Amino acid sequence: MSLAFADVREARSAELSRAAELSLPAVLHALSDPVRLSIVSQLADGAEHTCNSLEVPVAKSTCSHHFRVLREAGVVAQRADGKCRFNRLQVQALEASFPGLLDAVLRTSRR
Amino acid sequence: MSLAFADVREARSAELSRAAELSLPAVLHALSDPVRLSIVSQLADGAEHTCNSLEVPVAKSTCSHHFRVLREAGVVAQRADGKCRFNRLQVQALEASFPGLLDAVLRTSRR
DNA sequence: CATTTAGTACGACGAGTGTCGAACTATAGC
DNA sequence: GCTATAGTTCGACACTCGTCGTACTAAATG
Repeated sequence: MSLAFADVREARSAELSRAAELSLPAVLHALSDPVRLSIVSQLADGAEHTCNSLEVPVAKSTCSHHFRVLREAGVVAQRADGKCRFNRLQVQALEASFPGLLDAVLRTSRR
Repeated sequence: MSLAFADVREARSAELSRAAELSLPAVLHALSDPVRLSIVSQLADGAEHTCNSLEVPVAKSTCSHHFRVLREAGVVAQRADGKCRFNRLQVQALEASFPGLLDAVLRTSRR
């Protein structure tokens, strides 16, 4: 049955619609993992990336897990297109809730 | 015997001396807990505070644990004076390693 | 329709975390 | 010296986290 995936999609758009209520601890926790920090750093070019197009030294399912954490914290948004899911940084939402935070994190993690 | 406390003191000054090697994931993790975020926020007036003088809704041992995490991440420094231990934010060290980060976190957690 | 590809869900595992109370150390004051 | 106070340490507990392999869904391709 296909209910599972439909539910997931709905949850995803729900994540987007309540993007205003970002939690600082949740965002900081999402950024506190080296793998996720690397993902965010690679996403910082502003372009959309698929999970597969990023360099992440973990298994596919682990990568999916990290993207979920980033999504649920509001750090990243996902757009489904055909077979692929394109991820992008939620730059403006983050800047609106925590001005300067993303810049500070990216500036130092990019070194 | 009193070796335990001597070791602890040495570890503390060791923490201070290698304050240069701050890890961004470690700092973000230290800041990702609500209790620790509150502690940092209360420490943001620049003054020194004892563990007891802060408003923290946890047991004494838990508070001590949180201060340890903050210390080991280099967010906070501790100075022993008589019976008390005075804690202060490591503002300049943090600013040197991760410019803008502390400001961004404090600006939003203070609301 | 069969196969491949991108990604998620699930279950399991070990490691880490936040919390507490109790025991402890060290200083201060009686 | 006894007692109170500030803080740490040490289990213990439930819970979360990062990781993986496997099974799965859905779309694309043969």
